[in-house]
Amino acid sequence: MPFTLATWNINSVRLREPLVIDLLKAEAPDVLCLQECKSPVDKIPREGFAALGYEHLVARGQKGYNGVAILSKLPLEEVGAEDFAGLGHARHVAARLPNGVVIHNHYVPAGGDIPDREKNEKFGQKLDYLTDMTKAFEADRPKDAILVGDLNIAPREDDVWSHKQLLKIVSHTPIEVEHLTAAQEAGDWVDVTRKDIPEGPLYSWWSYRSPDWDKADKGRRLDHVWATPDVARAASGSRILRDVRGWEKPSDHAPVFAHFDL
DNA sequence: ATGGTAGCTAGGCTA
Repeated sequence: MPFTLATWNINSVRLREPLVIDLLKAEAPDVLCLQECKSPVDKIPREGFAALGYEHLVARGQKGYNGVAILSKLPLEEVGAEDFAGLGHARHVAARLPNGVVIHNHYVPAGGDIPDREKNEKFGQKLDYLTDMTKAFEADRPKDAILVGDLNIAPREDDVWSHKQLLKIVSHTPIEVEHLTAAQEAGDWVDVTRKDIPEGPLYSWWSYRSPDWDKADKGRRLDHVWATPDVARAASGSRILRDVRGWEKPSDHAPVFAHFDL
């Protein structure tokens, strides 16, 4: 059962319902994982998605902040949700496809501006979220699984516009990269996007604060698609839809796609 | 060093 999967930090699913619909019409992924829905689950505008064949939805939500959703043309079996770092936020949800593959959709805390947990509680929460993720993978090694989402960390030098200038900027500090790498290794996760596109600059997010984001191109790769080795072997054709960042009233993130021939 | 923009929701928090 081959399928195409996409992940996109939508920054309000209600405000950007028309953009979601445009993406579904243009690219028709089988599964679309959204982050930062900023909506209670019962207020997600699912009718417009269902009309395009996306009849299945598994989500966690809260008013105003966070929120994750898995939207699918294929049936979804809800697997549940974790509350890593005990924040009580809607940052994870998981669902199983008919072929048995479990999809984990994460929105990792951004972590505030100061990369020091003594001075900034939110940075500590971000590291704790990743540590809890690592522990969960050590306790229960994932199998036949995909993990996607806004992980809010750009791990590689070529995942940011300037490695040197971002070393002390939250999202690219060494301690964050260490925590993310520990989680990745604990789950034996393969970075599918970099398996398919091994070389060169690759970004999925450009700040709203940068005028002329396209020309300046001060991006970071914060959005990721990981898979367990067996599933990753079946992956191909990964791409980041940079053009979507240039749509009218855009999200600050571009969608990331991967195809799986399973 | 600072400020730059956006969403939610009505002043400030979060990103």
